[in-house]
Amino acid sequence: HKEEKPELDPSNPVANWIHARSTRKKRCPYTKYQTLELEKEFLFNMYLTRDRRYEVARVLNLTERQVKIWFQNRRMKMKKMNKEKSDSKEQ
Amino acid sequence: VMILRSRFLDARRKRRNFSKQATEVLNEYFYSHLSNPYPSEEAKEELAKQCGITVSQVSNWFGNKRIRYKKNIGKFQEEANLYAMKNALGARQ
DNA sequence: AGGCGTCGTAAATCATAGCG
DNA sequence: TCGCTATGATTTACGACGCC
Repeated sequence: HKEEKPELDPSNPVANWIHARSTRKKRCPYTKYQTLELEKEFLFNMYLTRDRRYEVARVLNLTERQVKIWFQNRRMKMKKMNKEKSDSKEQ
Repeated sequence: VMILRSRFLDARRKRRNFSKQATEVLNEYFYSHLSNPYPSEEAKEELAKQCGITVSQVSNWFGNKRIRYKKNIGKFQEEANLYAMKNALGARQ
């Protein structure tokens, strides 16, 4: 399955790799305050309602899309941490 | 046993670079699949086992390797030739 | 169709191990 | 010991696909 952008170039090995589109927003690290508030909200509930998302985005000066994606990533992080914990426990 | 366990559970144990042998295994896979260096979940598990690291670490290694290779192919040319040669010699027997 | 879910990844960035 | 760079891990941002 393909992901973002298979380049069509002959002969160079990287050509068929996955490449991010040039329109992708550059990663912008969040401030300590933003991260702390997002973590607090996540502790309150791992899934956002539409109203909470709007409110969190407004207060932290992020877009609703950024907040939505932050929660998606945070859930994946939690899943990974749980997996590592259970993996290390067995045997 | 408890010690091995605490090694993993223990938060923030110091990062260690992977062993030379582990890096060797990962590089062999990378350069012999250079046109599509995306190991399947099963391949990652096998590599993890051979290297004595976790599947997540294998994923991290490939993610870092792909982006760093792509960013500066020239810098890796020597390494690429080395593994290409190693692969050719190994394939003949 | 539309929106939010997970999964796997790109790319940038962080932290520091390890070497000259 | 000091700086620097290489390396492993983490953080944003999406594409692909799934399920209502």
